[in-house]
Amino acid sequence: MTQSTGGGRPRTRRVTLADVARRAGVDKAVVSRVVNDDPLLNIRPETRARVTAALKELDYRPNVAARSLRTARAGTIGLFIPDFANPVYAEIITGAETAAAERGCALMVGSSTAGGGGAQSYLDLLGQGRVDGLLLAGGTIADEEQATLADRGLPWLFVNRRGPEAGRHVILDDVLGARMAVDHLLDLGHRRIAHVGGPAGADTAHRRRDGYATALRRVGVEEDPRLVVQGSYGPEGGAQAARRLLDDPEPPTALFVANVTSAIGVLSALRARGITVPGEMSVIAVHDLPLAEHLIPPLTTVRMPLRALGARATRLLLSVPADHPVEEIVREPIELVVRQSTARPG
Amino acid sequence: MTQSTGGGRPRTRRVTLADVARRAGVDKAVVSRVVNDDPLLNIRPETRARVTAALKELDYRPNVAARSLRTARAGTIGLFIPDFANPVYAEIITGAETAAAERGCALMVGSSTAGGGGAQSYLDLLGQGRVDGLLLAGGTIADEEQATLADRGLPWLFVNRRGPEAGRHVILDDVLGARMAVDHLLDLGHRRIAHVGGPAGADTAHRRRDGYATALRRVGVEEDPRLVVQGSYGPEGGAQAARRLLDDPEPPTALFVANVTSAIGVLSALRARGITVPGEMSVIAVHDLPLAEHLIPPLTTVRMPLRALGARATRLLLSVPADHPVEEIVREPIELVVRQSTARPG
DNA sequence: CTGAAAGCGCTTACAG
DNA sequence: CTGAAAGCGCTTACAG
Repeated sequence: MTQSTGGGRPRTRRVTLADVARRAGVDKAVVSRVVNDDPLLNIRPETRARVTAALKELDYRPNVAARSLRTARAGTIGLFIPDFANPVYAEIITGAETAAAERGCALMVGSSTAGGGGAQSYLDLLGQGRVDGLLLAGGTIADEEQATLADRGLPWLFVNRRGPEAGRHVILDDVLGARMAVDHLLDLGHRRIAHVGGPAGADTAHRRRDGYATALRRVGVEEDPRLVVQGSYGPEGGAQAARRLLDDPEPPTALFVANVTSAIGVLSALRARGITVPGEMSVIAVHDLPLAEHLIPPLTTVRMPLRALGARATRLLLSVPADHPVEEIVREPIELVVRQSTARPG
Repeated sequence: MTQSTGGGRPRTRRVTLADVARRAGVDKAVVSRVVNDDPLLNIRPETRARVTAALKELDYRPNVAARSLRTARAGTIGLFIPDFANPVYAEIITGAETAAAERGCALMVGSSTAGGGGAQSYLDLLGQGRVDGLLLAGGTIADEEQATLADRGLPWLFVNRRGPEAGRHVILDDVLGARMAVDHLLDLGHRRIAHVGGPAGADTAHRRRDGYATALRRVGVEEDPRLVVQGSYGPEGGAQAARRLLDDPEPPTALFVANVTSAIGVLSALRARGITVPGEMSVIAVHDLPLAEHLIPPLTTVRMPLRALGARATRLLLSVPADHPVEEIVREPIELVVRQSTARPG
């Protein structure tokens, strides 16, 4: 039907199973089984050789639409992230891409904000059979949407956040990561340690704040509510939070920042106020990115296993039935990366 | 066939056109035409109402696999970027997502590096009919691969880079952007201006270097080859390049950096050497990101219309036949964003 | 104004 | 050991 493009140049017609079968002198069912490595196929070596040769000569590639229609599987999973500009998600994507490729699956990455569709768009993907499962990283999702997801009977998983209720998520040990950061400050001798937290709705922000509180409690330091300021996961929120903390009559000597992106703003705000780091203020943040080493001063961070998170989530999505609960904390090591933004209190 | 998931919970069977047709008491051909807004369809209002109602009641969603198989169109375009961690691409993605959604198209974003597949993976996408067209942003592609792309007769486009030969690309006016940056430094009175360039293979790096040379030539400043250093599009490459320039017996008074990410490293290297910005050295970079404002000092940049680039590329991909040449420079305004990293020479 | 039918390219039980 | 056939869910000329 479509022998040529609109532009006129003849398009090489798609090679189908039937073409290969004709060339190899077998039925297309045989070719299909060869292509899919059917273990039940008992084929004479010379026949297989003919098929393999024809496959190669014609450069056959299965039509995914036909295959999906027949098998009711798309061979694709979707990953939705709130923002492509946040490099933290880049690591998760990389992990997911690798794991999906291992399983012969394509990964479709989308952002929940852009594209106009918003929250509805990924539900559509599932409904249309475009993907076999959905990974939802960050962002927010209404209870109603979650119910719809469950109804469809297709697998989906929250990544790096817990859902409003049901247990289908895989997360990192943010409590531990936060504790490691605060412990580092405590070990250096700091006692008046403030927390530049994440945004109100974020599940990770909540858990990191928990870790902060736990670490202080363990050494008998009483938490001062004035020292906990809600920020955002961006530079601007970090800068605002830092300015607020500096206005305190009894300012802290160290800051535990919930996110490295936020720390960029924290450092710039401190600098604007003429406060030296780490001389007058120590700063540590969650997540290690390549740029952390090039901030001024080079930033001490806690490196979280983001890539492992993406990979693990993908594997669970592809292996655990849609109606089974999944509540996993990725246990890959969390690492303290000491650079030059932390020191003993002046 | 698949009435229940592996886990046992009954899955609500997919609603098909036949289901809707039965409920509305019409043929499925009619439903199909209603769903697709067939302008040739002449239908009695009450019939249409029945169909519309059935559609809604059953929450019908067309199966994309069946539709693709029938129409030989995937309704999806692919966008390949070299690295998800580079926020510059985030802007391009956002533009592409929006434009694709406008056309009722899904966007499949992938990275050419990860996933193991490498350069071959997007060729597979085309071959399998998974996408109707391909946007290739950055990265490198062999001549042979380009030939394969052309053979397939499917549309593809280089984004933000030109191909090895044939004219199928949409790019920004990097020459102008670079000239604007260097002109700003010249206007401030600088004459010994160095260039921290991009990586050797990058087409954008080449064009920005051209703009640098042109700007100098225009005011009669002779270019000193020692002041042009090849970097990378990352902090580390920027830091190395900056150190090299500082070792020059006759160091520059200003740096034009090919990329904002690279500039992060430049600023950190200058600081490590105790050189003040902008007091002893002015710094300006291409691309404006939110973090530019929070660098130390806040970085003067040239903002390029990256989002418009993504959108324009998507629209061209979907409208220009595969065998027509496309060579477009996006003409949206380029903007100089003056912050605190540039000043008159000390 | 609406319906019947063919067919897109696969996979998979089943027959021989 | 290999082939014939049915059918996944759509769309689209065509018939009436």
